[in-house]
Amino acid sequence: MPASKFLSDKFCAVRAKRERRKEARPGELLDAALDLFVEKGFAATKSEEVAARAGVSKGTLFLYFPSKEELFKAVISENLAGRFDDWNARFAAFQGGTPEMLRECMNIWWDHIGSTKVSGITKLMLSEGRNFPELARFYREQFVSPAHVLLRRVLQRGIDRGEFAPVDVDQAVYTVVAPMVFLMLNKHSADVCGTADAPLDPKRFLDLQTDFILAGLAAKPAQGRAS
Amino acid sequence: MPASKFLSDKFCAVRAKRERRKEARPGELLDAALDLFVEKGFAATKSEEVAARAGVSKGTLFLYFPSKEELFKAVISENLAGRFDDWNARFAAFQGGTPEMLRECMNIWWDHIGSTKVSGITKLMLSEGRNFPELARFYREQFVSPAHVLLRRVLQRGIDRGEFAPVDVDQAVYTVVAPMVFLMLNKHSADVCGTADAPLDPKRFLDLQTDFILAGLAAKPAQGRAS
Amino acid sequence: MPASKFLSDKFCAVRAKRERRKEARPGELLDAALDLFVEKGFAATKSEEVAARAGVSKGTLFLYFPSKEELFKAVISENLAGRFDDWNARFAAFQGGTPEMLRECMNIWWDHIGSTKVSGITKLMLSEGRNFPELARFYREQFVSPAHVLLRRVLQRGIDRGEFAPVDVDQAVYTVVAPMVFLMLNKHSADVCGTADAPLDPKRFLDLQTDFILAGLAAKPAQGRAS
Amino acid sequence: MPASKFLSDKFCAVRAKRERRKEARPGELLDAALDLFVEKGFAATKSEEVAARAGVSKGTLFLYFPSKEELFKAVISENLAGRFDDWNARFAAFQGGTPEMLRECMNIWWDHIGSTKVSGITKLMLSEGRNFPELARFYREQFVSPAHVLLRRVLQRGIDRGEFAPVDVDQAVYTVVAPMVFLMLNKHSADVCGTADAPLDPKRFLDLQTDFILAGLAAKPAQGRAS
DNA sequence: TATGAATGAGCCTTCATTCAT
DNA sequence: TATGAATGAAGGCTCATTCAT
Repeated sequence: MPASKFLSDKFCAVRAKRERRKEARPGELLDAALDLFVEKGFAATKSEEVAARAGVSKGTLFLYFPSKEELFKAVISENLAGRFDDWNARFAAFQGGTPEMLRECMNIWWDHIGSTKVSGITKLMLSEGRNFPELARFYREQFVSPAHVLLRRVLQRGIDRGEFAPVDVDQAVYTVVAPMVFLMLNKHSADVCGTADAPLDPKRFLDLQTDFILAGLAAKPAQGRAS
Repeated sequence: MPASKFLSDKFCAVRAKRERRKEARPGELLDAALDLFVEKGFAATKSEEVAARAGVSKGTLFLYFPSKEELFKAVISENLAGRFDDWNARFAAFQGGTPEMLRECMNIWWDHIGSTKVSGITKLMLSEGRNFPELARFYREQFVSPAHVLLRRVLQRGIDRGEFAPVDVDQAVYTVVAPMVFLMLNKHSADVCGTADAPLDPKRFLDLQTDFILAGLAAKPAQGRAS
Repeated sequence: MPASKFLSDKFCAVRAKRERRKEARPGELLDAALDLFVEKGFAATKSEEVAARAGVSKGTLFLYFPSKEELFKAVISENLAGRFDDWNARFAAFQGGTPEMLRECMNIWWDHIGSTKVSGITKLMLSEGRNFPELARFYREQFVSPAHVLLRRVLQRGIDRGEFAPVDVDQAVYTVVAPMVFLMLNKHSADVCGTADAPLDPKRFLDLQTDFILAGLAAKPAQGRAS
Repeated sequence: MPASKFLSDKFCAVRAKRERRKEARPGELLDAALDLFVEKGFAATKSEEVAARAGVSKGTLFLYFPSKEELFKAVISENLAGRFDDWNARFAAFQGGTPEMLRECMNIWWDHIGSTKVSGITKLMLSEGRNFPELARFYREQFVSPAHVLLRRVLQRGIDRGEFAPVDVDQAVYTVVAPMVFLMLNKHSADVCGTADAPLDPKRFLDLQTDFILAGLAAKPAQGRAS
């Protein structure tokens, strides 16, 4: 093996490694940002900390993202937007009954979002959206709206097929959203919803809540029910 | 009437007025603090703003509260702690069925807390509790624990009287808490839970959700239900 | 002298001193800012330096001026704008011949601006106006326009009274402005206009230049003159 | 023609082309630097911008010039120094009257420097010379001194030939320099010398100013003249 | 008791320069 | 020779808290 070949190989290997790092940088920064934003909040996270956790210096962060706010928007895009193509397709193809479909909905959400640190993004927007209106706008546009559309479609399907009572779909969506939001908050919120001696079991809570929703959607008007 | 009595009376009146103002100060500061903390968050609220809204100067704030954090603890004490004596008594005396009792529970909470700015405190603790552990601890001790105790008592009563299915009370409590928490967040959170074209109607949501809970608690195990 | 009187006196003296300082602050800061801006340029002057030269801390500067740029606008207002009332009145009342008037004009400018550090402001705007368009706009509006109006009035008076040839007043104004600008630059510019062995004598230069202007304004078209 | 010759030729051509590119690099960088320094100032120009405008990367700039400051010195050398051989020869050979010579002087300066972007260098040194003393020194040595020498020679010639009054040559030089400096500044300075409704016409200004200078140099002491 | 001027640590962002490739 | 990713010191501005009055 000639020296030139060896050198060339070495050169390629090193360059490859360098380029791999370069391409990995934004991802590493986004991961670090998600971790820290979720842990401490957007305003309370220092950009230098994000850089440090990603293993780079302060300046490098701004090489990839022009500002802390844009970094957060990228975190949203990376982790939330763009999941909907998959989800929408999944439900368009769903064959079974709508109660099962709704339960599936909850479960997929739980696996992809609720049980992961991605759920922290929702907590963040709830917490700090008011102080960062542009971030709130972006989040609503990228995540909240598509999610509501999807859920409305599921509920309407159930009503159309006679599986659900003809409730006000717009309001019922919030009924589905509420337990999800609650779980996301609980996960990231210093346990200020519950008590240490009887901690929330998220999965059981979700099942129980889904039971309630399904019971409610299927129920005939109950006695003692609000008019 | 001796002159001294007259003087004394006058003196007392002036002193009383002065002291009333002096004693009112903390209350005015607490009101201002609640407003602003709820509006902008704890960390994002400047202590000078609080003082300004209370009509005093920056220095005066620190005369009554040694730090911003202590100010917030005082806000919690003032607005949340101490309501439980009333509430507990109310439910101890309740005569009707437990479904009605639970509905009453929701309504009282809505009137006293949920629909008022006090609900913002919960939002605050969910949002920023992690960054201020001492505040979170204080809030849990003063508010969360007593609330859970109360709700557990209600649910247990329903089970004992055969009105509710024998669910896991600890988890079911969260089922009641969740919609409350959701409403409190929604009220103070830049609309990041919903969409502008179908805004949440809090009262209807609460009724609907209560229906669901009652349907769920009353229901026999449904088909398609999680095991 | 009763103790209370003594205390009261002492109190008043101290308060007075404090208030005097408070009222003096903006002026001290403006002086410091003028010095440093003229010495190092606007961009190159750190706000902390300005504060330090005024004998206060960084934060104090921003107590009085919301930004470095506003500080500079205040420097302009303080030192340039508002002189025109005096100047305009002076020339409105002038009785003598216009050549003397123009010479007087140069001399007053020299005494009030040219020979003082205030002349550095013009140098600054010439140097950095492009990078700070809002400052340039403010300076033009507050100083350049009124100055041109005044000079045009003087030149027109000379023409009207038959003392000056009927030159294009708009262009001739620049002829008067040019030596002033040149002197201001020279004063604040590391001697990049001249040579160490034959330094510029500003007063003689100004007189000589004024002679030339007056000779030029009075002259009949000379041989070798541009068509 | 031997193969080696052919190869050698080809080699040389390729090498020549490569070297031409390589040798052109500094020139392209100097052009870019002149443009940007003149446009935005020395300190406010980012080295990356210079590289970008020259079509190379940031690193390459520092390959040819060890620092931004050295780059600027090279800009001065390239554009100002070395013109004097030509100019000096031109005036040594001049045959006509000195007034025409001085007018020629102004015109040549205007064509070669004043009306071109090179005039921006003078503006730069006036603006930022103080913050970069080494640059100011270099500029004075390379440009200001030779220019003064040349002008002094012209004026002295006029006096010697009886065409000009026996003024103080050292000071009179500044009289010639001033309008040039003024025009250079005005060209590069956000119009802070004039007003929008009566903008400066550089060529007319220069002619007018030259008329004044010549009138002044030729004039017998005028009435109202400074003693 | 009440004031508000003053402080200074802290944060986001920029940019000349370096160096591994 | 050429690249461009990475660095880190520096600068404008904020705000909880102090303290002289």
